[in-house]
Amino acid sequence: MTVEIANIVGSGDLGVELDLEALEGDLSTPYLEYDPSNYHGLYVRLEEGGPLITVYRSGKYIISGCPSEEVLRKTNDGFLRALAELGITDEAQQTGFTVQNVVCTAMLNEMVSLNALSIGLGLEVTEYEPEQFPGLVYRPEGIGAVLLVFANGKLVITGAKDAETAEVAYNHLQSKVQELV
DNA sequence: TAGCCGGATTCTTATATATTGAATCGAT
DNA sequence: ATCGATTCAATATATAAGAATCCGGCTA
Repeated sequence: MTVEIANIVGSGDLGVELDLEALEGDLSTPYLEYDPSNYHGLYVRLEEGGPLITVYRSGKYIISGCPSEEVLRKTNDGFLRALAELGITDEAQQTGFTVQNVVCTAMLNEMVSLNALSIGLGLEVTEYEPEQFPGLVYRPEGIGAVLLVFANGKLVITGAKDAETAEVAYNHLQSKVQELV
């Protein structure tokens, strides 16, 4: 697998209004952070260094920092179980949990200069200002993802709704680069 | 003036440059 | 002990997405 997942973000809705202050006191995990003067969301981690769950008063929440879809699913299950144990939500409360963003890293087989690449891909779909940021930003049309290309051939693919889309974006760029070599 | 709309806020993660700040080092 | 110097660590730069609340600015 040449395209590796670095981070996955997902969101869901508990369908219940929450008292974040009370929730902070009730949750058994010690990895909590709630400071309304700094940010209105309650930060929850089920384990140290694990994925971050940002919970809002509305009952909606975000999970970020997952290295795989498996971890994302487990984190969501664990969070829902913890809330069910507190009697805040029903056992089988469905949240319509959705993956919102998949961030991946990859490496190109061939390399071309970023200047040549920006022209080859099209100036309308690329942004390359090395004095502002060392990577070239590529927004391919028709593919729901954005790619960052670096001079050494390393890539960051972000904005994809799933791993398959990131894979498609990678293959697309790889073939484009192949044409330019 | 009220209300609405848009932008920044917070966080995560990989990536790579420049710059800043801090910290330690040899030397005085 | 203190001063230039060197080295390292950290931050900003840019990308995406979700969430809600803040702010400013604009219009009615």
